[in-house]
Amino acid sequence: MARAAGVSTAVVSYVLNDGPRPVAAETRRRVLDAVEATGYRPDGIARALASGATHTLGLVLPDIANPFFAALAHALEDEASRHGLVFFLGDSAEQRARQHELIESFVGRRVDGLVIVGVDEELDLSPARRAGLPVVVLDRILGEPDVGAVGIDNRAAAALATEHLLHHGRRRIGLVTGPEDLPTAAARADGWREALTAAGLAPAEDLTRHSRFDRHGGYRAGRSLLGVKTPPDAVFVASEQQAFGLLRAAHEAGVSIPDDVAVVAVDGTEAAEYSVPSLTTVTQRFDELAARAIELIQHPAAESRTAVCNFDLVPRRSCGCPEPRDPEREPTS
Amino acid sequence: MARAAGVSTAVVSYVLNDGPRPVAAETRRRVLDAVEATGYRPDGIARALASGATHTLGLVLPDIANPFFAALAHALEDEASRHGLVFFLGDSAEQRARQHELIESFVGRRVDGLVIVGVDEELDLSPARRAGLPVVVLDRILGEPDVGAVGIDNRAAAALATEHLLHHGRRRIGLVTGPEDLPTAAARADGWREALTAAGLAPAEDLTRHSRFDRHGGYRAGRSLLGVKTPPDAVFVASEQQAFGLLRAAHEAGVSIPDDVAVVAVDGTEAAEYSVPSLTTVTQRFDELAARAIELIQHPAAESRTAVCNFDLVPRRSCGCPEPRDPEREPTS
DNA sequence: CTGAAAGCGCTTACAG
DNA sequence: CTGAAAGCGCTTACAG
Repeated sequence: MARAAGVSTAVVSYVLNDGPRPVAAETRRRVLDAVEATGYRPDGIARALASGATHTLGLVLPDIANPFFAALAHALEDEASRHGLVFFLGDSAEQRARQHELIESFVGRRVDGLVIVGVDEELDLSPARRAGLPVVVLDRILGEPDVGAVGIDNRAAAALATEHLLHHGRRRIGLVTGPEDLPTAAARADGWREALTAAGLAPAEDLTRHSRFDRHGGYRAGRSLLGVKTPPDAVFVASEQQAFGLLRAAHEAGVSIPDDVAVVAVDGTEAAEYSVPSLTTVTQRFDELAARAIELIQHPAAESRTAVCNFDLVPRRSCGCPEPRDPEREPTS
Repeated sequence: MARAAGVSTAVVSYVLNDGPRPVAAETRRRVLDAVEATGYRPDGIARALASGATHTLGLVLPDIANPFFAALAHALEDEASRHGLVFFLGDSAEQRARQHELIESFVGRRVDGLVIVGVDEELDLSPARRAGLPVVVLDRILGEPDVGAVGIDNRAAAALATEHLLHHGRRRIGLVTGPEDLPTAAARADGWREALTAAGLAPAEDLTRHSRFDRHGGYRAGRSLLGVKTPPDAVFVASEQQAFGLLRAAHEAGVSIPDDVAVVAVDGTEAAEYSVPSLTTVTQRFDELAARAIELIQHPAAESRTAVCNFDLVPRRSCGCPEPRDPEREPTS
């Protein structure tokens, strides 16, 4: 390539990278023409080795097939692409050992940073720390020092969801949340308690269920919760996937949602608009989560290592609100 | 590191890679000890530059937030990890331009191969071809020469689904499939026609709808199809996501599934078990698709460049079969 | 069995 | 403004 343009490789580099040295317009032309003519593409690996930056990030998720994480991945990929970054996809399959392998693998591949949703509170970041890599933990905020954290105020989100159930006149409000050892699950449970207490009600601890943050977990919890002698008249469900499982359990048990039991969940992927009944959710802003995550990776020295993102209550049918007539969905016949 | 062990870098390399030269047991010990002591991890980038292999693949999907593609990504990541490979995540957002950028980006990063689900039939693989990279096209099989292709027999899968509807005594069977220019959508439509014709029925072309392969597409198609003067008594839906949209449209229109209209779809993610009613699907075997894809990447010179995978009819409620009593789901109380 | 050295394809001070 | 050269951290023939 350099010879094709009759210049040194240094100049080719200067032209293609716009620096760090200036290049005469005439020379630049010649290089660009030669690039065009030869179809030359710089080798990203050599570039990475020489420059020290791979422009690559590692993404570690408990399960990419979980629609919530898939939505997160979608938003992250989109945001990363705006910055010329690309993600390695890591699916830890909810396993600590696999998660650790992924982190080591990504560090070994010299990523510029790591974005992680940990499988539980035991997150060993030592390989990243040794390499001096910026790390951002998503969704499940952990107490690690000098690690970026991006998420919503889980307690507030859960309280908002529970208050909405209260506004619908429900008083016997149950709880389905995630595993006890997950801070996110605990925080959402706390929000439920807080809203009830603020309303002068005693949280019915016999109406609480812990299960995995997936459909099957919600299904099991739903069967159990709806089968008690005096069932709840509403349930706050800590994740959308669990809520879908609970919807199914209710259907099988002949329990009508929302007539018998009103439901509000947290998360908010597109699927919530299409379930039967449609699911009222406190929706996380995936774009915002992604933007903050990339920001913290690129500016690890930022004043604050923590970004608390916004959320929105999106009323649909499962809480007792009318089925939304989405103008985009409704044919304007 | 080499100095820590008192050997040359060559020997360190031989030990860590088990070759290509033998190393004395005693020397090996010393190297391994030094690795342990210093916490040395080889630089993957330097290794890649020197060896020519990055052990990295590129994955290009139309939308990772679509549960079908997410399930595919999950299976691919799992299979890749067994081979010491890791995927770059590329989300083309259903856009040709973005798709092309991703392919160029991955080729520039010197991936060892590319796995792609194209957004449409216009798939420009020239950057990969120039680099001599093996490419596997998934799901939407295209007519490219010397490109690997992995998928199911779409016509047969659609015919199987339609036959099941016929077995339930349905005769007025509609069709919802994907965009006309997608071969996958066309093949599944052909299977529907074939099954009807084989049963001595004339495919009702006024009962066919084309829409995007997502929930909203299925919703629109469902509204339109269920709103005709003489609605169908069954619908074959070419994708699970569209089927969820149609389920919702039916619910809004007061049409009972399966009593008024029976539904069978193709794809089969876990979500089909939990919808209300549960969705009968012709399920693709994601593990098999993933295994064949990685195989074709690693052995591009294989006798056959095409792998046709198996599928299974999984009867659930939407076709009129009884709601499955899943032993894993059913508490054995 | 092991070491010295070239080479992978770039980037980046250093001279000029 | 441009070229010659070192260097990024490995792998791999080549000698010995």
